[in-house]
Amino acid sequence: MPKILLSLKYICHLQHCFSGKRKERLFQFLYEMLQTPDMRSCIWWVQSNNGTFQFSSQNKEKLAEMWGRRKGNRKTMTYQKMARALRNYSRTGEICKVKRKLTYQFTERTLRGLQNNSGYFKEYDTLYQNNMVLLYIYIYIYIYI
DNA sequence: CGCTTTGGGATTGTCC
DNA sequence: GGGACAATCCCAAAGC
Repeated sequence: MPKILLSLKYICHLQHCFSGKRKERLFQFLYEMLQTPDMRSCIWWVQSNNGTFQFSSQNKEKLAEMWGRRKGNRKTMTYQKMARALRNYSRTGEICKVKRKLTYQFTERTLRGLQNNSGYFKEYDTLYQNNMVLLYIYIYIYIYI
């Protein structure tokens, strides 16, 4: 029954991608830190409604180190390297730089995605569930028919 | 001038 | 093993 095997592989892929095991992205980490009161000495909203935020000149390195530890990096993360990743985001459209010093802005699209749920890929959850149903139907057919 | 901030090419790591 | 992608490393320029 190759169709069942195909479905299994597809389901595993979906599960890996969308049900919590996906690797955390930098902009997700930053958004999480922005919701954390303890981090207000490192990073804060300039205007939370349009997604602009700012790093502390004093404590930005602390935040960067936390990011590096979260990723399990061998070398310690620095703000300079973290900011390079933010500059990559302006190419791909997740975050862009604003003129003000040490401040950036989440894209409208990114902000919407982050606000919908803490896992960012909510729209895929129903897709995942639908395909689980499909898988169960396949299994039922395979076993009982 | 010296330090901080910003910019970008090159490379690495991870996932299929 | 190789291609796609995000992140990391490193150096240089701009700003103040």
